[in-house]
Amino acid sequence: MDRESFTGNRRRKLVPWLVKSEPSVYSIEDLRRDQVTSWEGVRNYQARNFMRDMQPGDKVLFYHSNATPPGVAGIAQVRKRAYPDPTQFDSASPYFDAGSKNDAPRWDLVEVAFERAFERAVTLEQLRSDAALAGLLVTARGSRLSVVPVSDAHFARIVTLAES
DNA sequence: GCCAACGTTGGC
DNA sequence: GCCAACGTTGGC
Repeated sequence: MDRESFTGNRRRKLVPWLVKSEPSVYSIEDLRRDQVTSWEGVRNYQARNFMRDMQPGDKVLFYHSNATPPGVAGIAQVRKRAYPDPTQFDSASPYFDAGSKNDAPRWDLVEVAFERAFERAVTLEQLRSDAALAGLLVTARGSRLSVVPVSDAHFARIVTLAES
């Protein structure tokens, strides 16, 4: 991340992101219905660290994984900065983490708001084959991170593909 | 359902 | 710190 874009803990410039969700668990249409949701259940340190760098107003590409076809289904926006994910302390939750202590929470979530659903998703196949999207983290070999940053140019290109 | 490519855990 | 075993992700 660009250090000069930070002022203390606050970034001046907005940064685009991409988050993954299985639509059978939570889809862009679920977010349209809810308008705002807590992005709970992230249990990977690298993804968590990216979430901690999100700031309200940042655009978020909403990617449907394990979908047919997989792809970017729409856009959300960060509404609230990262704070401890309560599901880590809930023994009834699938996201429960017995190793996380109340006085030192391991996992955070952010709140995201619905912005728009694409009429046609930008498929993984499109993401891979488009020359302008070379270097996109989502299509990198072995990439499994559920939260990744996206460059401004890649973000704009994906929106263009969605509208073409 | 399969399985490659990861990340995490825990014994040593 | 190493690394084998195990669990998870996610495309197919």
